[in-house]
Amino acid sequence: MVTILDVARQVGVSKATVSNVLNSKGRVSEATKKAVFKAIEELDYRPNVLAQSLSKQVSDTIGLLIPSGYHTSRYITRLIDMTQELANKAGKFLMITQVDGNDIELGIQSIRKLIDRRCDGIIYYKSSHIEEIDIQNKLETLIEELPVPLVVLNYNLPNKPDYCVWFDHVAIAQLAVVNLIERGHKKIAYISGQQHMHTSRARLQGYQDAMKKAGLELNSRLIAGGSDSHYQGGYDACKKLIKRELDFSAICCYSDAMAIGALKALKENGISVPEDVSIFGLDNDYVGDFMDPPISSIDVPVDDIISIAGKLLLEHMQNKLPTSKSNSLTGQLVHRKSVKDIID
Amino acid sequence: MVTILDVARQVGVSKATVSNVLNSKGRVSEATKKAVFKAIEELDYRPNVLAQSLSKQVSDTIGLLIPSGYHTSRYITRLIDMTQELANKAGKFLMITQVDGNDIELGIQSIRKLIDRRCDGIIYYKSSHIEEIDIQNKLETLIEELPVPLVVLNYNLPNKPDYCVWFDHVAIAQLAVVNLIERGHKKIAYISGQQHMHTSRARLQGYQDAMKKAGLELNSRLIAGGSDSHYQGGYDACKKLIKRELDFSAICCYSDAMAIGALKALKENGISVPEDVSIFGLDNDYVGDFMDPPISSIDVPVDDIISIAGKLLLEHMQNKLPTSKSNSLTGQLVHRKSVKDIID
DNA sequence: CTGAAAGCGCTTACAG
DNA sequence: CTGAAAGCGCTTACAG
Repeated sequence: MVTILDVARQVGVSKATVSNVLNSKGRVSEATKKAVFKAIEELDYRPNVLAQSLSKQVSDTIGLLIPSGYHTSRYITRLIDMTQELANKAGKFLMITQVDGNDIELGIQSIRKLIDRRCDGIIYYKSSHIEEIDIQNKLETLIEELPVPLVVLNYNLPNKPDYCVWFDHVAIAQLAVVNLIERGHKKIAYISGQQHMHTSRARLQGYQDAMKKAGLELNSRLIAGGSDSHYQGGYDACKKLIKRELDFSAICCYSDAMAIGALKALKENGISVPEDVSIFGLDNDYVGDFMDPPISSIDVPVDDIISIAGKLLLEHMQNKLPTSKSNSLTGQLVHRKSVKDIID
Repeated sequence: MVTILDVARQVGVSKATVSNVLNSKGRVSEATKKAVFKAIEELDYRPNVLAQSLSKQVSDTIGLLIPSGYHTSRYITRLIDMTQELANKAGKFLMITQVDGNDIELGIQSIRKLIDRRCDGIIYYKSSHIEEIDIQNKLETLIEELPVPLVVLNYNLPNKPDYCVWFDHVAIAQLAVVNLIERGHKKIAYISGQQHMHTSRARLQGYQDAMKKAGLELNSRLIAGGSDSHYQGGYDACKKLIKRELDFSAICCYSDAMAIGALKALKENGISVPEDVSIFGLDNDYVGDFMDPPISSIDVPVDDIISIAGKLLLEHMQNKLPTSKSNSLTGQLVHRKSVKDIID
C-alpha cells in the first residue's frame, strides 16, 4: 500500500511536511499544500490509522460490546443505530464487537481486547442472562482499573452510579399489575420468563410486590413459565395455567412476546380476550398493536437509556462531571383492548 | 500503560526476548520464559495490538459492515451472531461497524475506513434500500481495487460471482404465488413493499411473473402498497384493496410483517381468513406462527447465506479457490392455516 | 539462548 | 516555511 513516504517522494518534500498538511498543522506554503493534495489524489493515498493512533497515542475510537443471541430484541439494533450516530457526531470511530452474553468473564475479556486496540471509551450492554456471583464487584473494579471510561448498560452498579444506566424492571412490572388492580382485577396470574435472567426475576418480583401491597392473595400456582421467554414459552405457560383450572381474570406477562403466545393458547381453549381474561404484556413491542385484540403493555424507554449512556461516556471521556442524575428508568402505560375493567 | 519495555526491564532481558516468549518464537530458556511470564502477570502487561499489527503487517481482523435502520429484521442480528462465531473460530477479531443503508457512497467510505484500520477481509451487507445508478459497477470495481477480499451480501455481482451471495427474491415470491395458483386461486392480490427497495421490486416482479406464466389476469388495481413496508403498511394497503371492492380470494404479501397488518385490516372488516380470503406472507418470521390464523410463508435461508459468505471470505483470505457454486438462494414453502384450497 | 538494530507508518517538537 | 531526528510499541532477521 502507498505510504506517506511515497507521497513525500512524489512531491519532493519530507514526510513531516506531508503530515503537517494532512493535519493542517504548522505553516506550509500554499504551493506545497496543493502539490501534496495532488499527489495524495494521484496515488490514492490513505493514512494508516493504526500507525496514526500509535504515534498520536489516541485512537478516537469508541468500543461497543453487545451480547449474542438477542435475535428477538429491538434493544440491540436500536443500541447499534444510536451509538453509531453518537460516534459519528462526536467524530469517533465506532468499533462494535459481540460476546456470548452468558459469561461475565468472557465479557471482561472482550472489554480488555477493546482496550488492547486502544479504544478511548467503551459501552458494555450487560445481558440479562448473566448472573454470577460477585458480578457487581467485578464490574466496579474493572471500571476503577481501566485506563479509559467504561459505561455499563442494563445493570445497576451502586458504587459507580455515574458509570451505569439500567431499567428498574421491578417497577416496570408493578406498573402493569397495579393498573390491573386499579381496574378491578383481584385474581391476577403471571407468566414468567426464565429465571436465570436478571430481568425475568426482577419483573416477577414486581408482580409479587404489587399483589402484596394491594393485600391480594399470592398463589404460586398462578405463576407459570415456559420452555423459553418468547412466543412459545408464553404459549406453554398459558396452557399450564389453563390446565390448573384456577380462577383468574387477568394475566400479566413477562413480555409482549410471551403475551402473544398466551393469547394463542387462550383462543385455542375458547377463552375470549378481554371478555373472559385480560392480558398485559411488557416492553411495548410494535407487533402487540397488531394482535387481535391489541395488547396493553408498558413502554420501556429504550432510546433514553441509550442516549444517557452515550452522554455519560462522552462526559467521562472529556473528564467532565456527569450531568445525568437518574440512571434508573421505568416505563409508561400503553392502554389497548386486551384489558377490560371489572366492576363488582 | 505498561509496555514490553517495562516487562523486559523488570526481568532484565531485551524486548526481543520478551517478544519471543510471547509469540513462542526462537529458543528461549525455560528459566527466562518463566521469569517473563511472571513479570507479565505482575505488571498486568497486555501487548498493544495496534503496534503488533503495524509491525507484523497483518491484523487478524475481519470487518463487518451492516446497514442502519433494520430495527425489525432478524437478518442483521443473525448476521452479527454468525459472523462473530466464524471470526472466533478462525482466531480473528471481528470489527463491526454500521453505515446508513441508503447511500452507496457512504458504504464505500466505510469499507475504506475498515481498510485504513487494516482489516484482512470485509463482509458488506448491502441494504435493499440502496438503488443508485451504477452500483453494481462500483462494487465490482471496489473488489478489484481493494488490497483485501470483500464479500457482498444481499446483492448480485454478475462479474464477481465469487464475491457475493444473494437471495433470488423474484423466485421467492413466485414460490408463494405458484402455490396459491396450484391450490385453485385465480384472483390473487398483492400487497407490496415500498418500491425504492430492491427486494421489494424483485418480489413484486415475482408475483407478476407467476401470474403471467399461469395465464392469469394482471390487474394493477389488485396491487397495493402502504406507508411503510411493515405492519402499518400492510394494514393500510389491505384497507385500500378492500375499498376497491374487487373480487379476490387470496393476498400475497411482501413480508410476514405486512401480512400481519393485512390480517388486522381484514378482521376489522369482517372478512375471515382463510374462509373468505387466504393470506400468504414471505420471510417466515417466527411471529407468523402465533397469529390467528397462523400465516403461511416462505422460509428464507438466512443462516445459509451468511455461512456461505463467511466461507467465501475465509477462502479468499487464504487464497484458496472458492468452493461454493450457488450464490443465489431461494426459499421454502411453510404451510399454515391462512391459506385454504379452492375447489371449483 | 539472547540482544542490538532496523523497520512497520505515522507524528511531533525542534532547529534552521 | 521545511526537514532531520526521535519516538509510539511492537516484531524480525541477524550476529554472537
